[in-house]
Amino acid sequence: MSELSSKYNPHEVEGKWYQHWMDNGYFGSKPDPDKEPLTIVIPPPNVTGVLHMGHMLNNTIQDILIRKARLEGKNACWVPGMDHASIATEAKVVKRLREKGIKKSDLSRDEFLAHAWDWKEEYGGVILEQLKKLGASCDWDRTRFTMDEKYYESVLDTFIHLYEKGLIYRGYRMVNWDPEALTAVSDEEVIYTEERSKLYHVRYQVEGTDEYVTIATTRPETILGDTAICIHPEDERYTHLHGKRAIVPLVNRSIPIIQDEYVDREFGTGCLKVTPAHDVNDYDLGQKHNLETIDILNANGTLSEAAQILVGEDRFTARKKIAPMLEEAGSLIKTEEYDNKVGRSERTNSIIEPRLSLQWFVKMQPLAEPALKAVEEGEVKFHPAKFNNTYRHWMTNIKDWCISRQLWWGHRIPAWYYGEGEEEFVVAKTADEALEKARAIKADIQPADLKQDEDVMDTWFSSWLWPISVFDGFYDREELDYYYPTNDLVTGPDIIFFWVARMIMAGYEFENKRPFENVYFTGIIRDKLGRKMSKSLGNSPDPIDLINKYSADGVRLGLLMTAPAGNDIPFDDAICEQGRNFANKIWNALRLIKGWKVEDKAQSEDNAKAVQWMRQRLASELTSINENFSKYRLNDAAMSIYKLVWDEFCSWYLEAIKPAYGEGIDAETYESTLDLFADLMAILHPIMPFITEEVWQSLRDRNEGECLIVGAWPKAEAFDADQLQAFETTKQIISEIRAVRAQKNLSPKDSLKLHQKGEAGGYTQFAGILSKLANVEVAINETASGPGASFIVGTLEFAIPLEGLIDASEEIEKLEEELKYQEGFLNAVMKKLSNERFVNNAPEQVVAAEQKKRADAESRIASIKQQLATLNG
RNA sequence: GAGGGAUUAGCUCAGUUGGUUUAGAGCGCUACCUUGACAGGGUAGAGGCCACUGGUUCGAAUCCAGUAUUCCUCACCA
Repeated sequence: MSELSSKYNPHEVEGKWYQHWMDNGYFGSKPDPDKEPLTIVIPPPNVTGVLHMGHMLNNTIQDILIRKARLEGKNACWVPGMDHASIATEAKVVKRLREKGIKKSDLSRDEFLAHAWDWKEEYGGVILEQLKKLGASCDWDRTRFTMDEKYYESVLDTFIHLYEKGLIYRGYRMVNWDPEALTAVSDEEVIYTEERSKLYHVRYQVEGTDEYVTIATTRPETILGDTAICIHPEDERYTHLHGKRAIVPLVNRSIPIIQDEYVDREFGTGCLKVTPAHDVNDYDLGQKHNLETIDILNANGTLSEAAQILVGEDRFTARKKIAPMLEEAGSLIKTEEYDNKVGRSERTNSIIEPRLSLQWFVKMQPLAEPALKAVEEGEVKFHPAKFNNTYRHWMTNIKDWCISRQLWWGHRIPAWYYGEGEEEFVVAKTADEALEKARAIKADIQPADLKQDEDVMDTWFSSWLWPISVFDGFYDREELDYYYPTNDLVTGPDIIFFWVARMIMAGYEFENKRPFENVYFTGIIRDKLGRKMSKSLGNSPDPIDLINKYSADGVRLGLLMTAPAGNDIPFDDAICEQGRNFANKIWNALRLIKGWKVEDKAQSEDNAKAVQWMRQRLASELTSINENFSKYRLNDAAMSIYKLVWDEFCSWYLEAIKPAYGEGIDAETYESTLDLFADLMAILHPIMPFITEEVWQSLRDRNEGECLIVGAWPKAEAFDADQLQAFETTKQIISEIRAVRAQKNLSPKDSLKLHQKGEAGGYTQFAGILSKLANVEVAINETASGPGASFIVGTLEFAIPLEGLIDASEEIEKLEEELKYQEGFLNAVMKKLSNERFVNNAPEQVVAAEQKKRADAESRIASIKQQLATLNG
């Protein structure tokens, strides 16, 4: 025993077993028609990413599901990989080049991409290495990247497929423009936050009069692009302006005053300025009323020539400068503080400008229909189910998806222009194919006449194929037919629209099958104060530090215990401490058992009982653990296992069979104990893979290649509920006796006599264990002599004679308190029973139960009264 | 503005078609314990008018309505 330290040292153990598992190829999976697959595809982290707490949680959960399936004998396949993260990665590469003095604009597309790939090779994929520290049992040979050759091809093919089906189109639309990244982004990539800004009230002269109309705006620089003033047709204040024109301040342009019911008469002055180039609603108005569109902004957010003044100034500088100019011109009436929602780019955090541009879109409605149905009908199940509502709402209000990005890093749009017009293009996978297609339209096209679209696609246009393309599913049916549909997806609710919904759409569109059966939504990890973890707040612990401090097992258990599906987790290091402590507890149980001297002697009746009980206890708990797993209630499963090991196995079972000092244990009990311990380690293995493997290996001499990771999940045997209940009673009796000792200050070493009134209860089968753990001699149906302490467990009454140790007044006080409680209880029961309507209407067994409560309470009260009478002499 | 959750012990949460001896767990807290696996431990405790107000019912933490607080999603008016 001396070779095992009293503290568990996880560092060596974790590294050792991970390597061992890798060396033996236990994480790998190959299609095997004789085995049922259980497949999970990882939510691919950004190639630029580093591990954060969200990854820890969500990969722990995936690993648990995979390891459990592996133990159950399934063909467990967890596919890892990375996302090229178009906009995020391009931003990083651009920044790095800038640090080296290279401007993106000085590079050709190919030169830039070469730099980007260099960057990817050098820095990408750190996160996957970090996942190994966590114990993630991914099939690393399957690691995929969304820009791998085959994957890239599949993205182009699906684009072409959708285009040919009429679901992808190109058009001028108002899109969300990121002036920093210089690209369009989708609606989902815009984050709106409430921000304090200024509302400017500006007056416009009505042409040919001395009259003015006043409008309010938060973006005064857009005045330069105004092409109309709009009023409500029925607004009586402005009837006289119908058909008139107004003069735009500073630039003195004459614009029409139009009427439209869109205007809210109640808001502001009831007068609206219309800037079709820079606002979605204004754009619609412009279309409707056939207004001129003046785009006053350049792509980078500076004012263009069309603005006439402040040309070249940044939009925010212009905003600051234009206010005094308006004031000087006598046009600024007032400014006031104003809270409004401002949209910012998810990636660059710069303020989004609505911008009119030519982009590619996916028609979503036809794709959404089967995907919505799948969730509504339970073909795809969300855990927790509350996300069904969110999903339904989004799917039924879905808008077309802008998929083109003005970037270079990503999948280039396979459209080829052969003429000058915007409509003169063909969609094809390669230049050769494009040429062929173009020639079918215009016979004399030359290769040099073809120009490929400069844009790439939205990252999510490749991610939505993930469950198919990681198996090269568009080109190789063998793998796909075996692994697809996958089983579980584990992800955060923040990407339900970005990714989950779109994968479901892609699954039905391209495979006509769901991509996965279950979606487990994790919560968002917050700090102790409930704030989101963020780099700028510095409140996000480094997961690797945590693992170093508490062990991977400890962090896994800690995260899991406080993380029911879909609930946010206020993270505190202390929850990992609990995991670390648990590992130590297990370690010490191992030390205890391995330290026993095994003797060739017969198994005692009490040990046989203890073993029998523990087996059944394990079986009953395993039944509920299996159920919790199947319902994805992983935190409940974790808690069950925790208590099963700590309380039942360590505190009760091991204490019950523990040999007296200096003595050994019989071989039969010892062997049974090793088996029980091994089963417990198997059940815990998915959650704490490392220590369970270590303990399992140490319990017996294992053969070469024998490993818990590929061991067996225990069977949930039948159990006898009565016997389990009898042991629960035994525990309570022991607790009561210990409480008496604590109150009377009696040493556990002093043996006591325990009297039980009346007939023996079922607990007496454990009387030997009771004697041992409470250090008492049990006497049934034998009147206690003299004063003593007493207590009731269920309907059983017990007394411990304590001649000379008893303080009568103290005891009387205690009994009176108990009497008061029992009488109160009886009172409540009587109230029910004396209610005729209750007796007449309630089901028979409910009434019978109340009557039993009454009888029990009455007998207890009688007994207490009797004791009080004795004490009072 | 619309929709959807949530509200139970100091904290995080269970509580499964309304009835399991007047509500459970883990952590934290208090007292005692250098016992021979473990102080990263043991034993025993304290702690709740189940957000509020009504209603349905013989019976409500559980069902219904309203109020308050809070979170999420979507949509936004200058």
